[in-house]
Amino acid sequence: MPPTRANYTNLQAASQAISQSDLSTAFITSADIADTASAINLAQNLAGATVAAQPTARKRKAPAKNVQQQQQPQQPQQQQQQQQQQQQSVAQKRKTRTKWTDAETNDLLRGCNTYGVGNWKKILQDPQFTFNSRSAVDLKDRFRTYFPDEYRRLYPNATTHGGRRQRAPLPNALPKVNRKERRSFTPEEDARLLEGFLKHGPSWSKIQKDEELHLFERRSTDLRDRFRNAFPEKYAAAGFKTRPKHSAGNRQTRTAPVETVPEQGVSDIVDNILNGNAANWGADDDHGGALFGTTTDLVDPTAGAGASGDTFYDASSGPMAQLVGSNDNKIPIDPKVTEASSRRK
DNA sequence: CTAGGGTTAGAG
DNA sequence: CTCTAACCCTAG
Repeated sequence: MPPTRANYTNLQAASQAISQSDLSTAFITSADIADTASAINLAQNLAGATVAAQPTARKRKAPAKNVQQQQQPQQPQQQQQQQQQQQQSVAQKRKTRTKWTDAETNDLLRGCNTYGVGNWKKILQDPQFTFNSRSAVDLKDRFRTYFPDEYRRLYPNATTHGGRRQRAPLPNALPKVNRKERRSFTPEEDARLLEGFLKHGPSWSKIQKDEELHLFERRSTDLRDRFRNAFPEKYAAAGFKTRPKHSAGNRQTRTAPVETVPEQGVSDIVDNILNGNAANWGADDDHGGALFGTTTDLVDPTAGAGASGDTFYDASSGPMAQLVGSNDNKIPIDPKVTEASSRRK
């Protein structure tokens, strides 16, 4: 029974404590949820379960996580609480609303105690709990709207639904899953990130360590994520796969995936680059040269003359080098230099 | 270490 | 409920 996370064991303990108590079958109503919550927390404490998020060091182990879960196969509908609303002749666009039952809310609460608030997917998948074909987001929304106070406490950054009327009070604190707090990228960071890309190519770790760029507060993988989001076209031009619009109906094809970066900061950097500051990453040092035709081809603003997509060399060898963007931000794309040389940290 | 893709927070 | 940036997971 290898735990997946550092605190998984504790969570399991908590879960056991709960299931062993008479609470496992307790059916609470919106009127006494608070009491049940208290009891659950009590059960946890008695079991010595500490579920509080531990800022554990980034040191994951994690055994297999096969879960290729599809959205749970329909749970056998329980006849009770059939609350199904009459077929509204409203637009079939939206999924028909299904009212949350007390049983569901109860499970949601127990799930939060077991996995921590925020681990919606885990809660959803635990066969111990039953939900009426809800999604992880549904669980989150339910929690947010039903326990506004608790939600505000756990998510102080959230601004929506901030001043709603109170619903169910939660006297005891629920454990929250440990996840790094969201921090939006600033235009300055984006500019430096782009600069770093022009300088080092898609070597996120290098960019992250480059003191000049001051991006060490972000993890290399997060820098990659941001670049992928903020500069999708450049990312794609570099030969990487961009993210598909996850939503179902991709009916939002009207607005081009414009870069979410203020023209100001970035263009400055780009201009600077094009004016001679560009570093020939991938072609510098003692290796890259072989991959490119010539080093000078890399940042020659006049070469492609706006021919976005001009390939530099054969695409057979992975990501191809090409010029991207309009005439004001042509940049060289790294052919994923397979450097066998210095791999220093 | 990173590419690809899964998940969640926050906003609409 | 929808959307997606910012996180996370992890095979290779």
